[in-house]
Amino acid sequence: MLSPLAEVDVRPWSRLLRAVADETRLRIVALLAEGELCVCHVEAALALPQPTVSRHLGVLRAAGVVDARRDGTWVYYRLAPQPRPEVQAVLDELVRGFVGRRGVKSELVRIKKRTGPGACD
Amino acid sequence: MLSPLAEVDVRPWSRLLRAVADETRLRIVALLAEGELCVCHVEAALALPQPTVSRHLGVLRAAGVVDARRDGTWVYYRLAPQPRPEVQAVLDELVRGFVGRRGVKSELVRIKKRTGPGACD
DNA sequence: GCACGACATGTAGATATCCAGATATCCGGC
DNA sequence: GCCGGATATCTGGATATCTACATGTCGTGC
Repeated sequence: MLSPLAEVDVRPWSRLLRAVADETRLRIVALLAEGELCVCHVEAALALPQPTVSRHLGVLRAAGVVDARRDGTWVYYRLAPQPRPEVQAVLDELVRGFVGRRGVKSELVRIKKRTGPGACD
Repeated sequence: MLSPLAEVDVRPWSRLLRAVADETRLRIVALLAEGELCVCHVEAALALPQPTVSRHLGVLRAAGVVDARRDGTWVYYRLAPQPRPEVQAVLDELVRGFVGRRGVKSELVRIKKRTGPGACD
């Protein structure tokens, strides 16, 4: 026996939680809770430079929190369904803490409108 | 309007998630899910030096994840009830991901036994 | 009041993370 | 094949985090 509690592998949980613990990435999760968005939408919503958004999305994707779908020039991101139900439950509760609070949905609609339907410029 | 999504304050969530995202602190949460423990128990369970354990417990306490109760020489820690139900729900689901998995409970009992009932030496 | 044990805190070094700017890749249209 | 827009990756520097060791504090018993 190397170390007590070795049989409970917390590393996957740590990876997941570290991925969503960042403030910017939490905002991204809150946005994607309303539906899929392409990078430029997130960029506009958060008012951050594109490489920064892309990097954060990359971290979330590496952690399995989001999925990416390519549509021509654009890449659409959405919350990824979790294979492990315990993980899904945690993310569900986390998202529930954001969704329904005033601001998120309307702000998203506004940004989508401002940037045009299905496009980014 | 300073920044979109400003009305959704993710900072408290970020603080909470950063606190529990660390592997060692996740292990501590898993331990405390079974009941309160004093520092020396956690120290023995995780096989880490005392200052390290104390520091991690301090981080968890600062984030409101755990409460501390002093009993003579010993300080007992336990998972803190969360005033905000959304936060409680997330932590509940997180803990549920650990509890019931083989090893945690029996390991805890073993450590408590080995260190004696109510004492640490 | 002194000594000892349990716990907390200060300090320093190694490591990881975040951000901004420049650059690279990938795709669609010509 | 070339160009332009959308996205990804590389680079550097600033900042935060983790750990270990030493030291400080608090409470108990003599």
